[in-house]
Amino acid sequence: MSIEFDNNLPIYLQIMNYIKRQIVSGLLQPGDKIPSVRELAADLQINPNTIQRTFQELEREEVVETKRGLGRYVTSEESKIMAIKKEMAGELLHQFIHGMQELGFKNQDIVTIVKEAVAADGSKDRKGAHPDGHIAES
Amino acid sequence: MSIEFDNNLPIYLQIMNYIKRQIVSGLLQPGDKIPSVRELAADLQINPNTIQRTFQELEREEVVETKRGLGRYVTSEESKIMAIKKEMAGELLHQFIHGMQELGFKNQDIVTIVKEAVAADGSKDRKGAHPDGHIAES
DNA sequence: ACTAGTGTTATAGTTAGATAGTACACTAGG
DNA sequence: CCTAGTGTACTATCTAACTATAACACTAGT
Repeated sequence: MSIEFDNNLPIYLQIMNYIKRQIVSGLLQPGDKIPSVRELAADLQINPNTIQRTFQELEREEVVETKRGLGRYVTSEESKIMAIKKEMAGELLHQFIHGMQELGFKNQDIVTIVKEAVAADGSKDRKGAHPDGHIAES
Repeated sequence: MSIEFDNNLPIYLQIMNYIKRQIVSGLLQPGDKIPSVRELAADLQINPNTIQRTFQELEREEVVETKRGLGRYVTSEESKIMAIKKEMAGELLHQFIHGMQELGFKNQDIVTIVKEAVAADGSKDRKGAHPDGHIAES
């Protein structure tokens, strides 16, 4: 497990998104145990306090549940997970479209650019694209 | 002129992107004078040192040129501007597509989602894309 | 020369994020 | 009871970003 960190964004936020992506994409299923504070800290070479903050925020967003002394687990409320997925996708979409418009691209240009990018990336469009086969579709 | 700042990203980077967007979209033309350090600082309610850092970075990227005692001006090398535009668009595109893939969307889904978003936003697709020459901030 | 407007530099202080290290509290299993 | 593994809490220190304030240097116009 490893993450490419962007120096311009707080680490704890990047790890939050990393975990959320794993949940939303199905790599982590509802009820699954997530790594412990110390384990993930050692894994990512990050201070345990930073991981602790990450998990506290995830708990605040009701993405994970804590059982003291036992560990943390992915929420079992799938509706919550779907909501998070929608929220993250909506955010990505908005940032992209709005950003492209600000650069001066017209909506038709944007569609064309996405089509071309996807066409040039065809290999990832085949079935069985994900090794674990756990991509929840909407 | 005003910007909604995102607390999770350094202000000087956000202002950099703001200026670059204005240049790339044509709101600021090659050779145009850009606001002075003090003027923009007062305008955005930001410390002049922060603006100075913003402009120094823009200069380092050869987006603006400095004439000491006179002010700063948008580079007159249009090829440089086109390069920046391509770079910024490429970054937006990559973040979007890669991000959506990480959320579990397949390439076809992504195209569909963009098409739908654009369709629901038709008013901005008409010709004469820059009505007043105003590019909204976010 | 003077002035206004510009870029430039410097010092000091504040805050958020991250680190290092330690200690305490809870739970399951032997 | 004891231990290993878990979450939690606290203090101290460091750094980047930002602020506040001041001073200096250059240029054009008068």
